[in-house]
Amino acid sequence: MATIADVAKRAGLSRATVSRVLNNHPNVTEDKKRLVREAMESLKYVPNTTAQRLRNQRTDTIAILVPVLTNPFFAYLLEAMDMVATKNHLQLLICQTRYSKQKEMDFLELLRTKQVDGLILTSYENEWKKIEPYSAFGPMVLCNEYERNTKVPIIRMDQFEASYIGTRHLIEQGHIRIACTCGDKSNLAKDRQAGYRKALVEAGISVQEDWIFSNVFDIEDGKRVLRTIMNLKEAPTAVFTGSDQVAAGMIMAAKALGKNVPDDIAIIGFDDQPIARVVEPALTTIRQPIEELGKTAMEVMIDFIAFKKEVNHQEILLPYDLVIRDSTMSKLKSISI
Amino acid sequence: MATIADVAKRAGLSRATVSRVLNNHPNVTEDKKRLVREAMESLKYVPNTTAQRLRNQRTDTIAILVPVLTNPFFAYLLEAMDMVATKNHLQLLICQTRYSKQKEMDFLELLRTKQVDGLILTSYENEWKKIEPYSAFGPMVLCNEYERNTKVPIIRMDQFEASYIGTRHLIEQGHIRIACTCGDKSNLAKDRQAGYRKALVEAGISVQEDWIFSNVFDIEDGKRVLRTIMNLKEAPTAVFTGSDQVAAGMIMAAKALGKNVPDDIAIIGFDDQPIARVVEPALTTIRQPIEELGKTAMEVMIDFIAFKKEVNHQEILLPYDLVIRDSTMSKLKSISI
DNA sequence: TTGTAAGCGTTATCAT
DNA sequence: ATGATAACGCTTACAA
Repeated sequence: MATIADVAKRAGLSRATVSRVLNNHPNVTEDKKRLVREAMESLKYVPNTTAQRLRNQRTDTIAILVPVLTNPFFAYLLEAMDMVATKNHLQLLICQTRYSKQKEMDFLELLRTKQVDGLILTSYENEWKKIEPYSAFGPMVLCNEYERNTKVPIIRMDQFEASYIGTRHLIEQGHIRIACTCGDKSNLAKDRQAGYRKALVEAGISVQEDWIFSNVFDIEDGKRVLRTIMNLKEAPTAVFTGSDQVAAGMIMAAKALGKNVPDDIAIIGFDDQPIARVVEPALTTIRQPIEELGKTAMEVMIDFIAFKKEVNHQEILLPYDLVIRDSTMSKLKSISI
Repeated sequence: MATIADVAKRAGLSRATVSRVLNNHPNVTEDKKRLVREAMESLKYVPNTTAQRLRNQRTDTIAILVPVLTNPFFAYLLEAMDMVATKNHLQLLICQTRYSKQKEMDFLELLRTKQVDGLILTSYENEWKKIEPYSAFGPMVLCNEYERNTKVPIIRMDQFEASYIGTRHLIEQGHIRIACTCGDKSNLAKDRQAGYRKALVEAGISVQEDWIFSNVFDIEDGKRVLRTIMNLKEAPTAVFTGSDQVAAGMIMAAKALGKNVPDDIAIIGFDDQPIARVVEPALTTIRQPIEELGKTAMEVMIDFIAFKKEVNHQEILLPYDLVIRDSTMSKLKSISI
């Protein structure tokens, strides 16, 4: 590979001058610029990024922590981030924590040891007080996942309000026996549960604690919980899930039991993933602005590293959307209207 | 950040010695090793990877070209590659071509300009003769996609045989009017089509050229093609698709038309993605060994870059699996048996 | 066994 | 406006 020295020699100039045209510095005559450009051309010169990084003390790399790549929600989020990053000559280092606290801590070390220029968390496993200190070592952004009382900027959707609206939709369909599968300890899950509770309380419905399920994430979990629910004496007639995957699994299990969705059990998903339109009946769900979430988070990150913008706390709330389909709309009822 | 010089000073030794213990060189006394380790510990020293890369003339980065991250097939493939890469201290640079020839060429440049140590293609848009020359610039591996007459190693599934088996399954269910949606120009698609043709010919069924559809990739495409098919006079009674996404779309469209799957139209998918078990009826499909594919491709790559193994051509064929579910098995028939 | 010193390819500082 | 030169942090001949 040709180096800057080769170009300099060919152009009859110094490495410094070549470097100047490379970086669009002022104070280079058009004449020399042309000379340099020609030399680069003929040598097919491409700057060595590793050398640039060493010299500039940058890595041009942003670490993105996700639980798994194969969860469509995170795949779409990554895709959106990637588009902005690529446009800004930044590489993405995709870090799959696989829900492991240890792996998460290892990846956070990337920031302390300056192996990346910044780090975006889309979800986290450890306690926040173990994570936050790392924000002192470099730019850190929280995207999707939520945390109160932190200086770290947050780009997220209002899970509380979205869940409230989703649950209220169920209530409006006449349901009063409503289960939920968002009983986890993450702030995101807590917000969802709070929204669910608010809708119930507001409607004068008392909350049944044993109808709030935890650790329900994928299709299999959804199947399992639905079977549990249907076995309850005086079973719920509706479920507010935290994921389209879970909701899809529930629909499958309900059918296997010969139950009708939504007449025997109404189900509402979350995310509006492609699967929501594939299952039968199609899922009523809460659309998350995934592209906007990823795009905005990366833009905030770039503001930090490129323009050294102050890391003054900011929280950007992006809008949700209630998408009404068939899994909550009884045909019996719509006929009777 | 502490540098190797800081460690050396603290340990009262030279940078060379520190470097030696860092790289597990022999000929360092246990005494000095301990000294160095203690110094590293107390300074929380971490080697600067950028400097190592510059000095070693390596990037420790492998580029993986995929069409899009959000296609589950590629997400699973990437995940498998990532596991092997991480274990070997290699970074993955995920390059989304978004089906653009230009982007693909740009990403190939990464190999020529030594910005990555190797490159894995999982699919490609340009003609092979435009791509192959890049294999002279560094290790290149083909995974999933197929090419005859090349020195580039290939890790793939036998699409021809798998498609033959899949189509034969349809024939065994009594179908003789079978459409297919694998009319594309990639070698992978050509192989699938060839397998489809072989099964038909072998059964004495003549191939209807206008029942072979091209450019059918996602759920929407599947819906569209199914509607086209059902409008044909003397419509096909079965479809061999090239993707679970397409097959799922077809099922949705068939239902919307009031058609029964598999009785009015039998459908077979490809890949065995999660969606195959979610649609109703569940998809009969051909399981691809995605994890094995990704894992093996990365291992072959590592053999090249770590052990400088000869790039003598090799083709590794991984086994497929016909997974029989409901979208091809008529209940009428099984009762009559 | 350990140390010295050159060099990987850039860029920025300081002269000129 | 241009050039010489010293870093950036590491590894590896070569010397001792």
